[in-house]
Amino acid sequence: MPELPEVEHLRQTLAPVLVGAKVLRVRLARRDIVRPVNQTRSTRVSSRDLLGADVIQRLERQGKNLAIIGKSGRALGVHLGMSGQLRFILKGDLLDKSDHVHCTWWLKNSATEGKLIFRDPRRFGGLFPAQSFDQLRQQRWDQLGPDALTIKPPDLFERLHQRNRPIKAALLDQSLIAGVGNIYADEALFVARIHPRVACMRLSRRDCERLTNAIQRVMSQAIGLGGSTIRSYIDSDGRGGTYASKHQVYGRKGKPCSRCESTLLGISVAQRTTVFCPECQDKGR
DNA sequence: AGGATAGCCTGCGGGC
DNA sequence: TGCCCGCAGGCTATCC
Repeated sequence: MPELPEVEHLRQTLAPVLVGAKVLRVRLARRDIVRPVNQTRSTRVSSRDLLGADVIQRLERQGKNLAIIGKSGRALGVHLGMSGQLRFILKGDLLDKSDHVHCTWWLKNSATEGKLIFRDPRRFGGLFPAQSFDQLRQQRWDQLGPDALTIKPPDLFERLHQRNRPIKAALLDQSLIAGVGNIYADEALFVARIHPRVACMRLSRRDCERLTNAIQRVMSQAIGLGGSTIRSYIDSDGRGGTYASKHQVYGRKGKPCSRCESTLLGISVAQRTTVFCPECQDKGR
């Protein structure tokens, strides 16, 4: 669920309550959602690893990854996987769903007091403690391609033009471009009028420009609407995003194309469900 | 290089 | 109502 727009919306809504807050206490309910950044399997997770007693300085994002950075210099990477949520609960408020809460941070700043919770039923997500933001970047974020929101068309072209794989598969590859998941890949390809199975090497510079613009347009719009809520995605306040109502292809297999009324087709590309318009998205070009 | 497959998990909706 | 099945937004490892 959470792709770049959902994570960015989360970063934007979380920042006002988190930045400047002191971490009074941390409770880790499930040890196994903490994954070491380096390969050394540390047996113990200290409160300090999870920013205990720290003051939150800022939040960073690259692709679908979030980092919470403390004034001490420590950083905590957060990945939401498929079903992860970060919620902020004001003191006195009740959490509607309290199952699968794996980590809780009690926070206090000058204006508010409350707790941040990490919930993740499927546990594909995780927390990644690091000594510093630099370390987190080196160990994890450096393997990501440029962020989808800011990548430049010539950069995308350079990354794609020698490859023979389908464009959809490339868009989902986080080491090529970071932040695009199944929903926004389909939406962007539709907007750019590119067939999901076209080999990357057949895309011209102009195609890459259209595609970059489409990705960024679709994602910016989604961020403004709080992202796409399909099943379970909710933001830090527990609200779902409304971008799903704007989806033109994702989840609309068999329905008419919004541009030409042709029936949208569902296929599988790189083992992922893919929906596209056979008329508007031409494989020949 | 990149395809295919399996695995990590739970929740939900559809069909019976 | 309840059970079984397939499917889901991510990512990794392994084999070919």
